[in-house]
Amino acid sequence: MNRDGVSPAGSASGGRPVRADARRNRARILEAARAVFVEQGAAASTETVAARAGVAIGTVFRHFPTKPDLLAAVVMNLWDRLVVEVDELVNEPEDVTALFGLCTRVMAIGTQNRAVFARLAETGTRVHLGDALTRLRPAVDLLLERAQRAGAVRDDLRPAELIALLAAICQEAMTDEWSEQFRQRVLTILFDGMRPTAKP
Amino acid sequence: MNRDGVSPAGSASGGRPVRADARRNRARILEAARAVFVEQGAAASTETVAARAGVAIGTVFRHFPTKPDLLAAVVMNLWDRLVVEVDELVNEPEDVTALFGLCTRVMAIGTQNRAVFARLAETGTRVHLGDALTRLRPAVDLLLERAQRAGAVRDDLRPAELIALLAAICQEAMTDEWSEQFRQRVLTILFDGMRPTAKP
DNA sequence: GAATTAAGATGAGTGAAACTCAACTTCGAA
DNA sequence: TTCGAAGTTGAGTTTCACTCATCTTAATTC
Repeated sequence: MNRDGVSPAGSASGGRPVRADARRNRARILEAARAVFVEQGAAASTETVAARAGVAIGTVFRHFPTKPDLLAAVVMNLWDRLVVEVDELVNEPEDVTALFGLCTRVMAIGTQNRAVFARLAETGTRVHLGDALTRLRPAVDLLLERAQRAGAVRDDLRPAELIALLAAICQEAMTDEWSEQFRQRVLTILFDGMRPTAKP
Repeated sequence: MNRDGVSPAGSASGGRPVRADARRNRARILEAARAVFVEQGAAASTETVAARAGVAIGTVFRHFPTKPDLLAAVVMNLWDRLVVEVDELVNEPEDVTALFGLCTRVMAIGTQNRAVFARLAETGTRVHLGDALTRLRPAVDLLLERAQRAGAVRDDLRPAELIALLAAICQEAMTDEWSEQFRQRVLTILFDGMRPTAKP
């Protein structure tokens, strides 16, 4: 499977730089795929994606060896902006509740791209959100530790649990198209569950 | 999509009774499909399922018009025993925390059929657990109301939210094969989030 | 800046699987 | 027994994902 949405700079680790046309085509294919999948769902043929991107079908398969690979790459791509936003949260050391902000942001990004995710899901595609969130692991570690030290979050909560819960909730929120209010209410329950238990 | 796993008695709503051979074949196909999918994953061909069930492929498509329909029916079937267990919980009016038991049972059933669910998920099939849980709606309504009246659960929690949360968590637990301990810990967070907030 | 070369692009071709349908069979009612 | 509707059959159709031998081109080298 393919970890990076669009290789940021242009060098395949180790060897010579990736050719310019290859990088351009990869980006084109990802954009075309996103558009096509929104319009027709994940059942749209790879042929269609290739046509929209203006490349031959073989080129699509060179970049993304299987259809699931292509779908995964499209999804991964959509989470890219999240990484940037989370970095900002990490850089405010005095904000003890930034962890809650992170959860809210994850939900928000998911909601913004709901159209894509819902379309993919309805054709039966599993969108491995867990994989995407794993990239945030260092940030979660840091923010959780910070919140716990300040007593804002229960001590026995572990990063993996939080990520799993967040992934689970977000997954469902996207595929079932929860309303703003509903999302808020569910997050409230999660947040209350994360807080230190009042009565020992 | 098909709501019922195996039509319990034998009458298509309205018309004359469903023929005996049709009912027999439907059950055979469901069982064959479950077995085949466990062995080969959801990518197994409908042809294979038909062969295992001892019917022609056309018969499979008559009962389940599309492959997703077949997959959904297989899954729905696995949740049947849950309905029975939940009925038992409802019939113990003095048990104020039966709601927590229900959640635990849902997780347990999911875990028991983990092999099937994981196999289906790994080939990219979305298993609409929410649909299955909706059948439990009346029971959830009752148990939630009971727990709230006793002050064991926060007043502002609504049935739909609980079901959504449960579906989300369970979904992730099955597809990612959570350990017993991990499941326990996540449920703890959920339960704490469900309790009345200590500090108003 | 021409020669070199490996990475990349191409698209007709292949195999497999989902789904169809016209002919045939069987169940159940009268 | 008869009859009609419901159910079954399986070869055939269509649509896709994926391959690969061949051609093209971006980058490196001298």
